[in-house]
Amino acid sequence: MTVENWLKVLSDNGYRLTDSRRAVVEIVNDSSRAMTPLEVFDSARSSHPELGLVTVYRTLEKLEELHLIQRVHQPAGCQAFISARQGHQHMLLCQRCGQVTYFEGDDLDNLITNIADKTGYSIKEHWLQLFGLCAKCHSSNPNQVPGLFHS
Amino acid sequence: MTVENWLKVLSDNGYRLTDSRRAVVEIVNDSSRAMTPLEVFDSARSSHPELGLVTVYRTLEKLEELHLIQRVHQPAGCQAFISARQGHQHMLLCQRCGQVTYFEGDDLDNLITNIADKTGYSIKEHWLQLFGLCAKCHSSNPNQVPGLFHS
DNA sequence: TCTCTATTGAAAATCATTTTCAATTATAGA
DNA sequence: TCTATAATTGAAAATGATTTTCAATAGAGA
Ligand SMILES: [Mn+2]
Ligand SMILES: [Mn+2]
Ligand SMILES: [Zn+2]
Ligand SMILES: [Zn+2]
Repeated sequence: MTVENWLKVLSDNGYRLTDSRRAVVEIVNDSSRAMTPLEVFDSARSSHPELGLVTVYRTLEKLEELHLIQRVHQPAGCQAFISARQGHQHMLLCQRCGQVTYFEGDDLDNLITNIADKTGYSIKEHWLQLFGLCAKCHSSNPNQVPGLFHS
Repeated sequence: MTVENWLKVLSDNGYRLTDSRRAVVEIVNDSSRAMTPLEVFDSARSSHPELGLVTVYRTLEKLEELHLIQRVHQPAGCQAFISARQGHQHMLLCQRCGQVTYFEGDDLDNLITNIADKTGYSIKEHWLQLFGLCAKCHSSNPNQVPGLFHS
């Protein structure tokens, strides 16, 4: 989804298009890493110095509500957001550079049926996330201890 | 693991056994739901009224460090802790009552190999969590909208 | 252009968590 | 058992993140 798509969704849902929102949308839409509100703020201020952190929070809230972005849970914290994909998707996160790569084609049906049988639960949803090193980070220094995450 | 086991681990690691710690350990060890520091505090105070919330935070911190408990990530928040299992385990959470059930025997090797090939990532870890209704909650009212979680 | 109301950023408020600190207490050793 | 000592405690203060308040501003439809 492009910046223009996001702006159209905001507009179609009755939200006004302002410079502040455009600045936030441009940064978040473009990022392949999950960003915290403060990171978005710092980055967006280079093109829009009068932007307030409060507006970043408010814009991220709306983008999340419209399913344009989603919160990313990581060992080091769960405040960061990344551009969302449509439908059921999972992500793969680089423990060194933070790069997020979506993948599909997970086949958990057997696993889920088994667990449902064993436990008696009726299973409605699942979360699957993979962590590792992206090709670039892996080749640059495969043994370095990751710095982005604890534990 | 019993309360006594946990206390022994604390003691073996040079931590003193105090009434405050015992109160926290008893509550958390016994719970089959993930509990926030405030929930632990409220619950532990019935048997130990002079307990401070700070001590709950400090005790949970030590229990986590010793791998006796682990943080649980949920759509509604990521501040709750539950008794941990040894080794690689995953959990299944009831969206109505919060009950946590561990399961093993996930077979993600094929999936992970596929994704590694497709993406070029070197995959080190994974998170898998299932959400649904436990047998009890499902039979009592299978269609009710879950109240514990948002989104 | 004009009007109306959503949106803005600053400041204040709130909420969760951490730090500080002086008093207390668990525990190792005498 | 008694003592010395350092770990631990809870209250209060500090911090940090997020939310609310509010008066000024500015999109967007008429
Ligand atoms: Mn899936
Ligand atoms: Mn697994
Ligand atoms: Zn990387
Ligand atoms: Zn249940």
